[in-house]
Amino acid sequence: MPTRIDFSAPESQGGVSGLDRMTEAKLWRNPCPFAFRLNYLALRYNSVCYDWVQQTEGLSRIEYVVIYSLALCEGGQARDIAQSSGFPKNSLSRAISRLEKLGLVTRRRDPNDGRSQALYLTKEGGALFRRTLPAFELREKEMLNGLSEDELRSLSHLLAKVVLNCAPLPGELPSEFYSSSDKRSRKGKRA
Amino acid sequence: MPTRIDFSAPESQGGVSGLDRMTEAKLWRNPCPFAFRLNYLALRYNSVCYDWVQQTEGLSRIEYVVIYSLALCEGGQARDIAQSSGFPKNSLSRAISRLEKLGLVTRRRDPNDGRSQALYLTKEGGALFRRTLPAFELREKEMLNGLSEDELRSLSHLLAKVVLNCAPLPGELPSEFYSSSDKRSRKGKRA
DNA sequence: TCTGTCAAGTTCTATATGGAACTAAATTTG
DNA sequence: CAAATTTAGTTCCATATAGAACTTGACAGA
Repeated sequence: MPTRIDFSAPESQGGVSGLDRMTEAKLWRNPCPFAFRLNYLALRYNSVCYDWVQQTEGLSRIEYVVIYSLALCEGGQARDIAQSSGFPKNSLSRAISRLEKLGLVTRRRDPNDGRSQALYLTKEGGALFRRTLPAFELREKEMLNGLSEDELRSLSHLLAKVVLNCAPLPGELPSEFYSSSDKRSRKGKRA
Repeated sequence: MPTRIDFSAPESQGGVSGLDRMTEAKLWRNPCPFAFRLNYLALRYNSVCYDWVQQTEGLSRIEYVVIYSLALCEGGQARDIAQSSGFPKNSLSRAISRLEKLGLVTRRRDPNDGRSQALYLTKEGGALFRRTLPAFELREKEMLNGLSEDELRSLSHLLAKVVLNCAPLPGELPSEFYSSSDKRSRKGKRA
């Protein structure tokens, strides 16, 4: 049984927050409290936002990720989106095809490298991004509501630090963690 | 084009971190920097850990989530796992069935409520949890490596604060964000 | 300049996934 | 206390998803 107590547990315990027993346990009595909080928050953000774009624009999560990625980084390639989002390249290929059909994205072959193609938002793609972004911003704001300016700065800084620290980390656990009989066909996957 | 600059952008810019251009943009020039960092980190954690349990124990992510949840909260119900993890209940039903067949989990009907059933790890289920946990802990440790004790405490505290703040938030955006023609069949979904 | 290796994208396909409808039990209401 | 509503969990099934194999192009070495 895991019993390492999270050092930042609240003074008063036991359902104080209106959360159910299990969520409470995962928050305060979790040997991996960081991972849980991360996943919980990502979930609370993503499900609301991506359900909403699905509803209002008819785009799937991955399709919207393509739009968003290109809005932030014009001329990026499918590969870049795969790397920065974790979606597999075949799913991205499909998403990009649909977006192209919908007239939201265009491709431009790289004259120097016949394999790769730079992707751009069309006028309509850009417009879609501009009219949907506020919802995403609002959700983020909602979630961060209780924090002071200082706390926001600090959180942002710390998360960035962890991202930079973890960017070069291997995509595997050390080999001691694999039993010798394992197949080890470790390939890219998504969260 | 989004141009709100993240206040905690690093002094020196431009590929300094060895990240690709797009990831760089998503980190430092993102109108929703918090959401991106969350998702990025969750991905880096989950893919490694869950690939590994798949390899070494033959359990899918959701199956392992059941094990983990019960280890932290003995006697919890499928509903609790759904709420705290975000997985849909039918997927959980399937996962629990398989774990029961594998002899890792047992169910006990609630005598006071014929609908619900309390779930428990078997001896084998507990053993599996104990032998797999270290990998999850290690991964979390790896990711947080660069942080000082103070920073860790602070990050943990801030994330917990956001979780508590966002637990009561609605699972939808305000209605202004939905066009009148939308069907609004908003149901539970996963990240 | 041929050969092998690697990289970017696409296609094919088996399967995992999750929505919807359903069952059965509990709870609420009038 | 019957009818209506809600809740926990299961079943069914259409489809989204991602692995594997493939295509095309770049590039390295001899």
